[in-house]
Amino acid sequence: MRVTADDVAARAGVSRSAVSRAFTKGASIQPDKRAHILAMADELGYRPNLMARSLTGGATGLIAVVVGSLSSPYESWFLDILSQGIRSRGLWPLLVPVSPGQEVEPALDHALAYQVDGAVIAAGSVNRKLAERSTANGAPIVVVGRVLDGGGADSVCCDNRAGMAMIAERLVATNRRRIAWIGGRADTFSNVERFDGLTAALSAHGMSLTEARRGDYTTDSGMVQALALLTGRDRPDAIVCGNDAMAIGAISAARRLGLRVPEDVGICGFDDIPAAAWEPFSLTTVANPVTETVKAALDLLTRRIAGENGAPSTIRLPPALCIRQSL
Amino acid sequence: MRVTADDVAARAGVSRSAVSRAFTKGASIQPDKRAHILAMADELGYRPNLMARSLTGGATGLIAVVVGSLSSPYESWFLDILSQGIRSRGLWPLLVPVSPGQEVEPALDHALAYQVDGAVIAAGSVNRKLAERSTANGAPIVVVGRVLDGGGADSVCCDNRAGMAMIAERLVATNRRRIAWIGGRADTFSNVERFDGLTAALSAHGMSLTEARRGDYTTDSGMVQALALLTGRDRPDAIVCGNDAMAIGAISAARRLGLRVPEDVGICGFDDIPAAAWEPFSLTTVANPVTETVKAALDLLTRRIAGENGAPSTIRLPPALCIRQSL
DNA sequence: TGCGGTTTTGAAAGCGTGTGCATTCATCGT
DNA sequence: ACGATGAATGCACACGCTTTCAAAACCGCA
Repeated sequence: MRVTADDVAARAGVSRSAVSRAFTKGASIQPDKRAHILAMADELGYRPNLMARSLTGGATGLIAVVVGSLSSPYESWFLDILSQGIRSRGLWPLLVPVSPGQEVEPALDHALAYQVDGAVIAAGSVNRKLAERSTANGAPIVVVGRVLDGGGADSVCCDNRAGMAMIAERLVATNRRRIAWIGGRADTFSNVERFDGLTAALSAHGMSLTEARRGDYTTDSGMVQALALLTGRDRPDAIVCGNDAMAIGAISAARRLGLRVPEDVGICGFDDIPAAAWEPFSLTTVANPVTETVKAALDLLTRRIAGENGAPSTIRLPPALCIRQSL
Repeated sequence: MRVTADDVAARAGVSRSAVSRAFTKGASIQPDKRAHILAMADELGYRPNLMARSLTGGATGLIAVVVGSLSSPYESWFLDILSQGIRSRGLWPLLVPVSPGQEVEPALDHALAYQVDGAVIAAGSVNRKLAERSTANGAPIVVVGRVLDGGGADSVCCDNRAGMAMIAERLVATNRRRIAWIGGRADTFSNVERFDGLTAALSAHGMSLTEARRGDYTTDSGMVQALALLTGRDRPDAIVCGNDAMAIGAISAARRLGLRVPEDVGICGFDDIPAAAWEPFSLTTVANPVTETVKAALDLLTRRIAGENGAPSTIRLPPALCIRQSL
C-alpha cells in the first residue's frame, strides 16, 4: 500500500540506490536518469520516508518549539514569527505546548525521542541539567525570553531593564508622582527583571513605587488588579504593567471607573503586541524586538546544529520605547 | 554517543528484545525484569528512538496541523485548543504554517513524508485530489471550518447560516434599517456562507443589505472599511462583520468618528474570540463552538486512524448568539 | 518424575532509506 | 590502440527498533 523506493526502482528499471541518489541533491547520477526516476516517482506518488532517512542521515529537520498557552496574544504572535522563521530555513516546527502548570522536562523528553535537531524553548522553566541532557542527546537548545542561570544553554532575551529605564524616563517626563506596578507571575524571569528594572530606574530619579500588585499576565487579571489600585486610597497617577495584555485590562478598568487615560492615570505595558496599537487602547509600551529575537535564536541554534561548540552565549536585544496615547 | 537499546541490553545483561518489550506496554515480560531494565535505561538516559520505532510500528503519533497566519486572534485561539486536544490524546502536533498566499499541497506533502498519522487542515484551500492522495498515503485528514465540495474528506464546521440567522433576528429586534456588511477574503468558504446566510435571513424578513464591502479578516481592514461606510452618504445603522477581528476594527472606526455604539450604529462580528469580551469592545457576536469543533474533528480523525473507513461525514455544529453591548 | 500447557526469552528477519566500496563504463591523453 | 582517469552504478551493510518464531523455562497436576 505504501509506495517505497523499491517500487520506484522496479518501475524505472534501476536499482534502489539510483532512486535514493535521484532524491539526494549533489549525488553522483546521470541527469537524464535522475529526471526519469523523478518522473516515475511522481507518477507513483512517491516521497522518501523522512523517518527512515533520518535513521541513517542523523538529521530529522525537526525543531521542537516549547511554548506556553497560545491564547496569550504575545505567545501566539511570537509563535507566528518563529514558525515562519523555522520553515524559511527548511526546518519544521514540532509544537510542544506546555500549560502553565506542567513541567517542561517530560514534554521535551518526548520531543527528543523524535530526534529533533534542536529546540527553541519559550515557555516553562528549564534548568541546567535539562539543557545538558538535551545537548548530550544531540539536540542543542536555545532559550528565549530569559537567561539560564548557570549558563547551560544559549539564550536570547530582550533587555528588560533597559526597557523599564525608558518607561521610567517617560514617567518622569510626564510628571507622574504616584506610580503603581502590576506584575506577572512571580516565578517568571521577565517579571523579576522588569520589576527590578523599574524600581532601579525609578530610584535613580529619587522615586519609588507607591504600590505593587500581581496578576498572571492575562488581560482579565490586569483588569482586576487595576480596579483594586484605582479604587483604593491614594490612587496612582500611573500604572506600569508587566506586559501589554495586563495593560489593556488596566485601561479597561480605568475607563469603567470613568477615569481619563492618560490625563487621570497613565498606563503602559511591555511587548508591543499587535493589539497594543488598536485604537481604543493606543497603548504606550516598550517594543519587544521579536523578529530580531527569533532571527538571533535561530542563527544560534543552526550554528550549534552545524557542530559549532563553545561556551553558551547570551544575546541581549535592545527594546525601544513606543509612545502612543496611554502615557 | 547516542545511547541505543543495545547499550541498555548490555548494561542489564539481557537481549535487545527484552529492552524493547520493557518499553512496550502489555508485552510479555517478567515484571521485575522490566523494572530492572527500565532502571538501567533511566540511568543511561535512554529513550526509544521514535523514528526507528515508527519504521516498523507504522504509527508515528504525529498529527499535521495546517494553519494560517497565527497572528490572527481566531487562528491562535483555535490552535491553542487544538494542540491541547491533540496532546491529551497522546499525539503530537506537527505545525504546518501556510501563509495566505502559499499552497497547502507542497506543505502537506512534506508533512506526509514525515509519516504523520493524520492531518487537521484549518487553513488554505484543499481539493478532493489532495484529500485522496493523503488518505491513500495512510494519513486521513479532517478539514475544519469548511466543507469540502465533492466530499473527499471528513469535515467539521460551524453552521454559519444559522449563526447569521440569529444575527438577523437581533438586527430586527433592535430595529435596524440600514444594514451594511464587511466581508472577509472573497475566496473563503466561511465568507461565502456567512454572506449568503445573512442576505437569506434578511430577505426572509423582507430586508436587504444597503451596502457590502470587503476586508481581509484583519482588524485594520475592518477599521478601513468601516470608516468608508460610516463617512459615506446614507450611513448604516448596523454593520455586520465577517469575523470578530474586523468588528473590533469597525468599533474603533465608529468611535473615532464620534459615533456611539450601539446607539448610532450597531456592530457585530462572528467567532466570539477572547478579545470580543474585552470591555472597550464588548462585542455582540456569534459564538463559534471551537471546543466542540476540535473534539469532533479529533474524534473523527482518530476513528479513521483506527481503521474505520466509510463515506466522509460532515459535521455541522450549532453556534450561539452572544449578546453584549455593541448591538 | 513426567507431561501438557503457559509464559519468557533470544535470535533473526524485517521496516525504508543512505552510503562506502568495488565494479563497470565511458572518456581522454599520448 | 591502450592504459589511466573519473563518473556512474549496484551490492550490501548500517541505522534503531518491533515482532515473529522457535526454543527454553516454568507451572500445576497426576
